[in-house]
Amino acid sequence: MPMASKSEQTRQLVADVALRMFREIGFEKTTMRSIATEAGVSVGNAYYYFASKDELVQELYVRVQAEHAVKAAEAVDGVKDLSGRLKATLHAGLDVMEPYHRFGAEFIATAIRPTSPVNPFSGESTAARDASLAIFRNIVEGASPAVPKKLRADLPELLWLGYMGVALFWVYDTSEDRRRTRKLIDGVAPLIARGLSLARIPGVSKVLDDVLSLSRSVRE
Amino acid sequence: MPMASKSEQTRQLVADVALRMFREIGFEKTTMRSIATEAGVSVGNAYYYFASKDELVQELYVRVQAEHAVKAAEAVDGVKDLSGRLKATLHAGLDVMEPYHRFGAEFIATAIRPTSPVNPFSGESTAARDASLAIFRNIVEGASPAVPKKLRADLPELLWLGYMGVALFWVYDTSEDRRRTRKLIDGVAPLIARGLSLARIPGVSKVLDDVLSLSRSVRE
DNA sequence: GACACTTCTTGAACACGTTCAAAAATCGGG
DNA sequence: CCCGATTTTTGAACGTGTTCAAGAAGTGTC
Repeated sequence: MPMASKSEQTRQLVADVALRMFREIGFEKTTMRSIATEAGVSVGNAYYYFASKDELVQELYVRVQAEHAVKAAEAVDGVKDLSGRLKATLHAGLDVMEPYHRFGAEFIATAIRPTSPVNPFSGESTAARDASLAIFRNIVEGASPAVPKKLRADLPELLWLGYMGVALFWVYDTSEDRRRTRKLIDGVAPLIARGLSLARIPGVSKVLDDVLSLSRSVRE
Repeated sequence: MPMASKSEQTRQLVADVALRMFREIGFEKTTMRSIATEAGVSVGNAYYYFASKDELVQELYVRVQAEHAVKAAEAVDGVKDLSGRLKATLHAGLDVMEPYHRFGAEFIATAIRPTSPVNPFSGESTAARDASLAIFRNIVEGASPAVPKKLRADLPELLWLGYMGVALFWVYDTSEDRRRTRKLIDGVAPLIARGLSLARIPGVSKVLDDVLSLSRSVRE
């Protein structure tokens, strides 16, 4: 098997050191100089592999997302109802992010900037976002009773958006063990499922149609 | 009448210069050094009045909010239905923020940090947030037909939260003249009004009760 | 007016993210 | 093995937000 090239080794070393320091002392306290020193390279060399400190956060984002995909697939296995599947997926997401919660607030400012590669809507994040979207598509497609047809296409993206909202809530959640976010998930998941079952009521159905058409027209 | 003290004059001068530069060249390009130079004071002096660059953004936030309160009160005058009142208020908000849209993305990263004074949930922003909440309370209380009783207490805060969401959307909106955000407002306002009128349907009412109790339990 | 005391102002200095010209190491072809 | 080209590595230097010891200006008291 091909040995990892020297170049790739250095790249991994820098990334590993950086992410460990992010976890242990936080984003802001982890300076590019300290990463370089800890990894035994020069500052300039770290910049040779990562154009900015933000790109190191991007690495973190990608790894967290990959782990979420695995954990969510496990947790959803065998669960049939939409509410349960959604709940399992969201809790799995929280589990994966947990080690970073202490410093989540520091990361969010980076992620929210539209110019940052870490921004979940940015081009650099397309791959990770698509993978994340796939998790929610899987939730919807595997659900039984099945999701109303007219919602099936849009729901995954809407749920993913909701997940971003939950993550934002989680960052601000100072309650012990993120109890409030857990409670939010447990409350909101069955509500969404029940809300969808109302779709058959004519009055509701009409409103829902408008919601959908608005959400479609707004996403360009 | 009492003349503004020399101290207060200097403070205002620094703030005025800073906000003008924010508008004209953006948040990041406006350096503390350039603010000081432009205002004819030393860097340290600017810091004597504003503990950080963020506190200058806080000043901006307060002024924008005050202007929104005035514009919204005008726009809502004579409008009776909830949808119209909500629409007018949200559009007024966009109008006030418009001069800063070019650089809105730079400000959002500052505002989102939970440790920042600018964060709308922070202690330093309590006054501005309460004033902003009052705008939405006024929308609800003045609406006719009246908002269902069980919603009247919670709706203003929920609408305000929605307004924060619209502002976030607006920051990311790259369409010409923020057309997509305008369209979002025009679509979402009547939907909320119509959705509320469904509250009388028993099945919907039960779901709504759960939404409300969840939203209450989650806000600590 | 002289003296203490507070408020205001200064600019050099610090640590940070980032850049870049130059040097060192590596590689490929002869 | 050697030489040119490419990739990798270095560390000094830049501009940034922020701090702080020192001094200047103002204010009240006798």
